[in-house]
Amino acid sequence: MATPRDPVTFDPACPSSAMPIRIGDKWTGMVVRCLDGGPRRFGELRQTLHAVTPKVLAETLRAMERDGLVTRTAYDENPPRVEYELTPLGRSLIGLIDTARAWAEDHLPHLLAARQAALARPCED
Amino acid sequence: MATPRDPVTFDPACPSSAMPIRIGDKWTGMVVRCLDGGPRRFGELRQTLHAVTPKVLAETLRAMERDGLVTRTAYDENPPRVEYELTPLGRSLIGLIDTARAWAEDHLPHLLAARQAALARPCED
DNA sequence: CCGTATCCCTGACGATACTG
DNA sequence: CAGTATCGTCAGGGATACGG
Repeated sequence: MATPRDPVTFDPACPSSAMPIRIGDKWTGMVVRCLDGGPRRFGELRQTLHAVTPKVLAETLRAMERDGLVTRTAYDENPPRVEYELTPLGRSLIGLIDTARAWAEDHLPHLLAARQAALARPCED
Repeated sequence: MATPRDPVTFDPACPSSAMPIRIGDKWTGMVVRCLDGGPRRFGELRQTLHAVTPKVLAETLRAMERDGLVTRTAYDENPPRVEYELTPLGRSLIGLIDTARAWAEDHLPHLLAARQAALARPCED
């Protein structure tokens, strides 16, 4: 799991996908964490969330804008430049995400082990 | 949103469905909260979660059992009796759920208002 | 009472290609 | 650069009915 301000990109194959907690849709939580460090451009978000297609990222951002979690600012330049930034409401999710991350660090390995054990033991002798 | 030990049934139409946080699948969080008060039978869970079909509840419980969140105990009686109980791992989610509930009380109305405003203003003058 | 079996529908998600 | 358009897939979830 990448940490908030890591230059490291988010890995969609990371075990956090097994998290029993979801913030909004699949990418919402990661977008919040990307934007925690300040405003970001569409392309920057895409690079950080390297597995997300532009369509899905656009959908995610539009939904977040609708819910008042981010603001979208388009600068009338050429080439075009658009920046997304967390609103106070969006920032209010950070604490919750941190709590979820703390839970994951403490308990996710336990859950994963239980799941693995269940897979290895579908037919007990 | 019903409180954990309310005799009140969970209302699937309650605004918590708009929560940007999900614990596992749709019903997992509610099951955890139902079981917080102690072991419950399949039928008791169904009554509390009055909108869930037996198929979906069974799926949810099997997934939770696989992940080590609940234990299933079948008593060899007639009529049959089966009880579900939280494991320590399952109980560890309660704190996270409470945190999410606290976020909801503080911020969900805000989010809902933003969403409503966005609906009312798709075409600004 | 405690589930399972079927069927179906919708919405999330992704691949690919194209545009202002 | 910042998206949109189109198409397809797949799993979650529900209705209904039946079984041990």
